[in-house]
Amino acid sequence: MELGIGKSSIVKALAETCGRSQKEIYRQFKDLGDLGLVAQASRLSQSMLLKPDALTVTKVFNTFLAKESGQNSREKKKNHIKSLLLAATDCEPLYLTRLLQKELRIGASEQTLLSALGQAAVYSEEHAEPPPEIQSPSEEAAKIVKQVYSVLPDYDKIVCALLSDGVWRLPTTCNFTPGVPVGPMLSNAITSVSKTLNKFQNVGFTCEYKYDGERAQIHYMENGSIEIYSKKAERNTKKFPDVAAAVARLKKIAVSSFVMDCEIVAYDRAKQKILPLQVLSTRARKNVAASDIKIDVCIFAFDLLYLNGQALLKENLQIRRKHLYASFEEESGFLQFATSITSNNAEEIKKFLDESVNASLGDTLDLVPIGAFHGCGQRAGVYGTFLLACYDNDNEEFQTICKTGIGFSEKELEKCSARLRSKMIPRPTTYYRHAEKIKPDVWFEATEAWEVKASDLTISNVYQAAVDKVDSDKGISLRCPRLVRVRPDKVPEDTTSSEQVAEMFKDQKQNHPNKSKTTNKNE
DNA sequence: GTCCCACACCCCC
DNA sequence: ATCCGACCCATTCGG
DNA sequence: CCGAATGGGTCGGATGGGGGTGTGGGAC
Repeated sequence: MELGIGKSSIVKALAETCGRSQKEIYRQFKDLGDLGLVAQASRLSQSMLLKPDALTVTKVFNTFLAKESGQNSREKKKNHIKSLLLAATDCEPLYLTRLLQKELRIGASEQTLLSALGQAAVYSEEHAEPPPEIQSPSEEAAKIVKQVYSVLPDYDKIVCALLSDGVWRLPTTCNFTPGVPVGPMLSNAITSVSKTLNKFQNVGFTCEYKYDGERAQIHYMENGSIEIYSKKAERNTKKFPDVAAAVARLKKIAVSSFVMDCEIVAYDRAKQKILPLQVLSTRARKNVAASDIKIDVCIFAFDLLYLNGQALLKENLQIRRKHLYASFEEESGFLQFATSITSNNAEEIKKFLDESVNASLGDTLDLVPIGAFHGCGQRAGVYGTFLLACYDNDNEEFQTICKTGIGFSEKELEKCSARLRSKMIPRPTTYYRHAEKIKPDVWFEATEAWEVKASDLTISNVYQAAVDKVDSDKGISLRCPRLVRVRPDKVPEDTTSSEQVAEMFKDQKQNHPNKSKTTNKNE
């Protein structure tokens, strides 16, 4: 469930609970890099004459579960938080605050919990000895629980099954269930194309386009009902009535139930052209009526996990694909199979790769750090994020383009932080063009150049790069910007210009509305 | 009293 | 989304 | 032959742009 509580709500509650201003709380937060530590430092209940009852797990849990919505709901939620904070002692304010933010920062998270669950089940095993061939029961049990959880992500069911029948029978007692989303298979990025091709020399492997849309898992049950889940298992059924209609129409007659893995992509059916993710994301999300849909989508199907009452999860991809192809009719702009090849020829594979990325594996720009934000958690004490800009020759100004905080080793981050700290200026210069919305904690003189890689350029409401060159009042920003290296050989005026940024944006294939469909059919 | 906008939150990548 | 660092484990290297 | 080095995989926790939705406050 969504708590609807974020940083601001917690800051408000904290401020009121300990009689400090929000400004003070924020100042301390920048210092400590963790609202939990701020709560801890506030020693909330020390001065209270009459302490509220000690907190119990049940009390905290029930308070979290109190669903508030509508008028005054924020006020009510804030009061819930205040009452918990007031009753908290010792380390409780720290972990309460972190729980509310869903980030415990204890170096253990879901995968560790699953391991622990499996190991605990071994130690309290009443049901059966581990099978004799098992070398390390606790490691094996951890594996089993993780595996089972990926197929049936439901703690209620798993814990009950562990208690009643033990961990060794878990794969039998907890099974894939139509209607319950399966953990998605995820891709891993490679670091070098040539290295990877070498690794697979003379080994047959399969390649497939990765489409830029939204992952979806479509469950079609025997009774004809449909559920659509996102990558993180959110129920998106009511967001995609058109997708539900398409699969129901395009499944073959013999198909009575299935689970399909696919990418939903915005699509212009008249031009038979894939549209950028930014277009897809403007679709309404809740209780969408088919008649209100303005952005059409095409389903790019790439896997089939369940068919006619049979799980295919343990079959290999070749077989799952065979079933996929045999179970659906393709219809351009509605449902298509992801473009793929299977080959053991490096040349062929390379060609397929080149076609798929159309020679744009990511853009690299040289940009100028002009501001920074204090880091959080492990990054407390250094800057966590830098505000970057590009130079515009027409207006002789630096225009903000994005923030970045990744790609640095810890050492590099410390060095950059120290170097730029000495270039701090009290306020932005007159030749920095930036939106009020983005206010870095500190500003810097424009003194150096950083090479930054991005996976895409986007139209932005908050960044100013190349404003007026592509859109009259919107600038350009970057998707997934990360530092590649500092460029000591370059000066700020010698970096990627806003003209070049505009060109890069226009060069992105999908931004050409009138390109022929032949050019685009393999996107 | 109504309408609109900013902001916070959450989710997508 | 991308990336880094810590950690674990299996394999390879080098004395 | 054995310990050290290396490499791959997993996990957690840093960090990015951007859009829809709901709430609350300000404008009218």
